[in-house]
Amino acid sequence: MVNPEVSSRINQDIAERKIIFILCSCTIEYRGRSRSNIGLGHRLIIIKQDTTVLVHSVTGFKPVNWMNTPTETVAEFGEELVLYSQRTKKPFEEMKVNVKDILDYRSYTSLRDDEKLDLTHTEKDLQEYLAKNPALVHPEFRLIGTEHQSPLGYFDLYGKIGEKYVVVELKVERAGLPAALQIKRYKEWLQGYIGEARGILIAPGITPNALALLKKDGIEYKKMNVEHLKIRHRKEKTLREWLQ
Amino acid sequence: MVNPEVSSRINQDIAERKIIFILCSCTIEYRGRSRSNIGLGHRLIIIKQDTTVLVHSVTGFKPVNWMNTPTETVAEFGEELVLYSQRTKKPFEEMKVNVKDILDYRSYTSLRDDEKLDLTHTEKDLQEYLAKNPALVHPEFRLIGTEHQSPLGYFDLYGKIGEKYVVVELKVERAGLPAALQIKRYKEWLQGYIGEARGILIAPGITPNALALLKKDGIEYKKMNVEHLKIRHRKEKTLREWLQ
DNA sequence: CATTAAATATCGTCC
DNA sequence: GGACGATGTTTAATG
Repeated sequence: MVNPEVSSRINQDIAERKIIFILCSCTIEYRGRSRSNIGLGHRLIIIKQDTTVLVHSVTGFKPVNWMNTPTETVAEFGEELVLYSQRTKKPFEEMKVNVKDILDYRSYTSLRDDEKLDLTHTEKDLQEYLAKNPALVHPEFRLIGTEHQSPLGYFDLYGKIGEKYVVVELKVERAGLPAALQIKRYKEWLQGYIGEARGILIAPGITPNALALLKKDGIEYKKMNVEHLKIRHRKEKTLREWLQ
Repeated sequence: MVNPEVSSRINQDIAERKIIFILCSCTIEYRGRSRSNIGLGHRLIIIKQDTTVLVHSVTGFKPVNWMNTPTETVAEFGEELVLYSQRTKKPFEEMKVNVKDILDYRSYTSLRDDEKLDLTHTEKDLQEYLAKNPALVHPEFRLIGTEHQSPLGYFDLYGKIGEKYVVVELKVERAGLPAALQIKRYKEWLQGYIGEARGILIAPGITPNALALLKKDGIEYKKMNVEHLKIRHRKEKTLREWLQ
């Protein structure tokens, strides 16, 4: 059963922008970009400082339901405790959590996390690295630009080999059909726009279907793994540059 | 400071597949598909029954770091408490959480959630609905099949209007350039394969660029919003069918 | 503010 | 188990 004292405390805690953890059994209804229902089960509700609401089940990476910031959440205590959340900007979304039983309720005022995640070895890092080391793309590759805009999208790398223009598409994971179709489009557009052109797909791996499509269209595939490249964490890099 | 008693208890709780919540300040290192570091801040660590590990900060939808199932996590208590997680299948991934201070530690044995999320008004629902109501696509549309396979991907709906073959692409959100290029490719392939063909893009909205591209290629756009369709929750539907 | 594309994407489904 | 595409994707960058 839900303790009435707890339920009255929730709205206070929400108003004070406390971070709130509620371990409970509940049912959930959602309606917005799609609709969902789920029956009774044990879940952890987290209301974060930025109004994000997460409802996590006992397994899985994704919350079973959630509301993104900015959201307004209110607790109502009638027959049972109900948490009602509504998105305060478009698109309209709402979530109702019917709480049957609270196993644990906790709220905190002064939790702080001012650190930013320093993430590297992403596609952006690979792009920057190859822009600085164009010979890794091809011994004769001369860079013209990165994120070069075309009507069909952005070329990761753009340059020349001899007299031919070259578009390069990068993937840090195994390339599939979508990546192959992307570079195919780019190369076709480039050929229509500028004459003969080359396309190079760089990835640590490729699916058979994707490779077949590249072969058919004369697009080159080059195996490269971002993991092995000497990319420093940005913070280290900043620090080193600062110290010089 | 970290209580040594707590740290010795963690491995026991992990071994017993308890669900574990640790509210703490910590730093985190991750290395695997990419790499990341983050400095000291307050975070909630969740170790779920399926070995999923989530580390949530005080804001945001996404965990600041995480490990997907299947993962093996061990707690080591040296100078400080360290949680080390390693993925037990490919790709290799590892995460180290250096815990400085535990604000709350909780573990539970008997939390259960056997319910499945009943999600509707997705693209799949729209596809099924239009397969049953082909006249909504076009008054004379006759369905041949759904998820019809081509070398370039799957056609959401495939059929005929008069003597012409028709490929239909569905989006439940506003269609952009990628969606327009997708239906364009499909129509082009169909024309090369079978002769004259039509393409129809169905979506609740479309970006100007995408619409321009469709016009240029003679592809039709039909505005439709899955929200307004009479799609029942699957559970209701099953129940009704069961009762008949 | 809208558009665009990456993501440690995750997740389900189909082959 | 691999491949493929949707996702209530979320998030960040960019014009």
